[in-house]
Amino acid sequence: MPRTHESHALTDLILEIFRLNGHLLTAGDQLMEPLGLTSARWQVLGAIDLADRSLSVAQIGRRMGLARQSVQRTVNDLERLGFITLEANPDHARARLVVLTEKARSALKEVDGVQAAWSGALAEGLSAERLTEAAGLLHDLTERLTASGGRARSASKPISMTPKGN
Amino acid sequence: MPRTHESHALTDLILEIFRLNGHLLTAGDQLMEPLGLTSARWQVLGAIDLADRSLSVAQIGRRMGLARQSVQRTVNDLERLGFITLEANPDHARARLVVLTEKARSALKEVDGVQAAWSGALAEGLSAERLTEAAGLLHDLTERLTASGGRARSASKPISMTPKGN
DNA sequence: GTCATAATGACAGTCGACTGTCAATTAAAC
DNA sequence: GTTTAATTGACAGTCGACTGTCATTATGAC
Repeated sequence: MPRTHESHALTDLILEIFRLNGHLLTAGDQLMEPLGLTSARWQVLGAIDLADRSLSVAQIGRRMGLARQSVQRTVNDLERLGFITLEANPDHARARLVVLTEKARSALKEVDGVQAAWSGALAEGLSAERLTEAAGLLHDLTERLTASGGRARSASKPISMTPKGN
Repeated sequence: MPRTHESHALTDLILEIFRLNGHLLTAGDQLMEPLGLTSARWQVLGAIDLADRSLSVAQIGRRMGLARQSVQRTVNDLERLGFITLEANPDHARARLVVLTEKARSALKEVDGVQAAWSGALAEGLSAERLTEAAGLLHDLTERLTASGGRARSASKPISMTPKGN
């Protein structure tokens, strides 16, 4: 199988994705470090906030495309840090509900402002059209991968950005 | 700070990057699972192969943009699995050289063929121009992030693709 | 040549993802 | 109403990245 032009271009693109992904993760962590949050922790809080009600660990996992075991670990950390409490679930004796504390709500508000400023600065001077076109291409690639392939290790590795927007 | 159009478009793009990154990692791992390799292991072998000589653990780390401790861990695994041997380094009493075994060389050859077929199939029907344009945009974003920001968690998370090409 | 500094491997520990397994619980089938 | 299947939390273990620290070894300055 000879390498086509497209194949080469795709390989380059993939390398850029890996590189940028790493930098974005780092940037996200730095953005909320002062608040005592990490990307993973923030994602969990965001999922609950977005749902507008309390959720069980397994529900959060499904919404985020993660294994429930991964979420469990993060939830344990968040409870220890006072961002959430675990309350009785009338619908399920074992599956307690993860509830945001006031500390979590104010942290989320804080992050939202910081993230808006950050993404605005990073996007400055770039045309919305180019950004959208690139996003569309990546979306296509994801579809091709998931269509032919099997389940992914993680449905998404979304981190820092947009707890609500999406 | 009001959210601009660009800011929104960027946020969408970022989410696509996280998603696709996860899928690509999975695909890469699946691609070389039959050979007993993982993305991280393959990367280390690829770095040595590309250098065309034996390298110390720290040298590999620098070339891959990883902490030498991460490489050390992988190298230990690779030695246990018979993909590499650690040989005396005339230039440094402690820093032994990581040397590829025949097993590693044949595995690398195998992966190269499989990866070519895989990326060819994934790229089919996509224009090289679109791919290149997107790669350029991501490259710009990486530059903006690294210019203003500090060091990244990992200079690159390259995995599966192109041990040699690059 | 000696001495301070940098590089190196090794070790311990953190973080975030995963898989697999188990017992308890809920829900569904019959 | 029982029995079976699916869901759930908890626990143990793997993998890949990170940081920090230590003693050893090279290297450079003087």
